[in-house]
Amino acid sequence: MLTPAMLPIAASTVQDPDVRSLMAESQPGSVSFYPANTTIYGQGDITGPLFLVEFGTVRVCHTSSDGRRQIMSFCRAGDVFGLEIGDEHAACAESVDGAGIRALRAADNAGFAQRLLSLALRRFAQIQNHLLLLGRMSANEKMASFLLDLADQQDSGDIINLPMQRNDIADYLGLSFETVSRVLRVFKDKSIIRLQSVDRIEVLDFTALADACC
Amino acid sequence: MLTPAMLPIAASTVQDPDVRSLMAESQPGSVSFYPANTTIYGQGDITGPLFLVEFGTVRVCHTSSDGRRQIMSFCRAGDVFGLEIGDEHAACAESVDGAGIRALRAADNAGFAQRLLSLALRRFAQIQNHLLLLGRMSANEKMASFLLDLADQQDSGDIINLPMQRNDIADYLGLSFETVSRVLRVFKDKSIIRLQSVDRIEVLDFTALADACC
DNA sequence: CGACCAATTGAATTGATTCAAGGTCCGTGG
DNA sequence: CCACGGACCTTGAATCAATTCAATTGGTCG
Repeated sequence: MLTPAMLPIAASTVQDPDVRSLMAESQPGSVSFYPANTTIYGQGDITGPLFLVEFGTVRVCHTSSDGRRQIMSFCRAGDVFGLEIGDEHAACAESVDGAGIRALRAADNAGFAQRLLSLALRRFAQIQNHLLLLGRMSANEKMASFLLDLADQQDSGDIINLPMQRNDIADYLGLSFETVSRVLRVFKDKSIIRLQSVDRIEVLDFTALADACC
Repeated sequence: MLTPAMLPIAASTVQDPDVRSLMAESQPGSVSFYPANTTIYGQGDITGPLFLVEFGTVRVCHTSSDGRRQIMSFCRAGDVFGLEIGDEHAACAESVDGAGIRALRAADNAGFAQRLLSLALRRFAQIQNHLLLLGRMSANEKMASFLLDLADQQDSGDIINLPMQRNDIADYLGLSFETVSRVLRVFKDKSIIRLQSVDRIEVLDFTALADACC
């Protein structure tokens, strides 16, 4: 496993106004590169700075004592993670693919809390949907919902990239990885999607996907 | 269904420092009483003030278009709810039993955001555990975890009060209400708990409960 | 090419749900 | 005071969705 290499400071591509002003007030460090499956911080680690994803994907997950894992969220370029209460991280963060991460030192001024609150509330809304997904959806619905989310985020037409592997998807959706595979097959058989490759899906029928969603 | 009746302003019993200072800065209204199963705000309603539970229990839930319901949290005395992003509530809030609720007008000063952030982050940690519960636990584990939570909150020795009915528990844990009933029976048969009445449980063996938990 | 890891697929199993039938509790009205 | 109705809870039996276990295929890297 490689050590994260420091990359020179580059102009960030982040668009979100909340995040931009967060950066403006937090003396952002340079971007460090985390190769696939490297830990950014671990469960139980001392709480540190915030992190901003510049490129790549990060998974934030919580593992129970007996090894069961629940992925709370996948963070993509522009997402901020690492904000937690208390002095220990309750979750861990790992790069999924190669990811470029910038650390943001928390400032102590008033506007900063406002900005953080705004971000926290946004995450909140996402998490609430995730609760509904985990608690009340079937495997097919979970998967459809996940794919639509990705398609929406990536905004690359009919093509969805899956930077994470089946196991990660499973732990995100509360399924087994075999089930993830099977559901994809079902969608394929119904001509809703086409598996261009393991990590690349073409959506043939968004309507059907939305119907399968709930 | 009764209209909420206004009760005279009474000294709040809230302990939490964050909440107390929140109150100090937000001209709290008087306590209104919401009889069992009355709506405090509905899904899609315009976002309004924050709410503080003075007594009783409130459920915050999200219902999907086809009627499936996921209860996000039960709020008890001292809990604040109603904080959401955007101008529409994504969730609804209803009293479970009779509940006394105080509205808190959000102030625009700096400290306020700080306090809200602190509360939001706390909820965050809870929700993360709930994600793990919904996504990765068996029915028995969910129930054990729920009971331990209640016992911990209520701090009334071996006795746990269940202000909510089976259906609510089910929608909180992502189960069917029949399963809730059955799991309680399993615990009873194992002499882990005793059902003093429908809404009153005596814990006979905390260790076994903790073991069943995960 | 072989080794290794990920993904797929099949078969058997199981945990939880659904459907259906009582049972309990409580308030209301005769 | 007791009978009745309704809401909630419990329990059983059948079903089903998803998991587990196992075998195979596919892709990647040295």
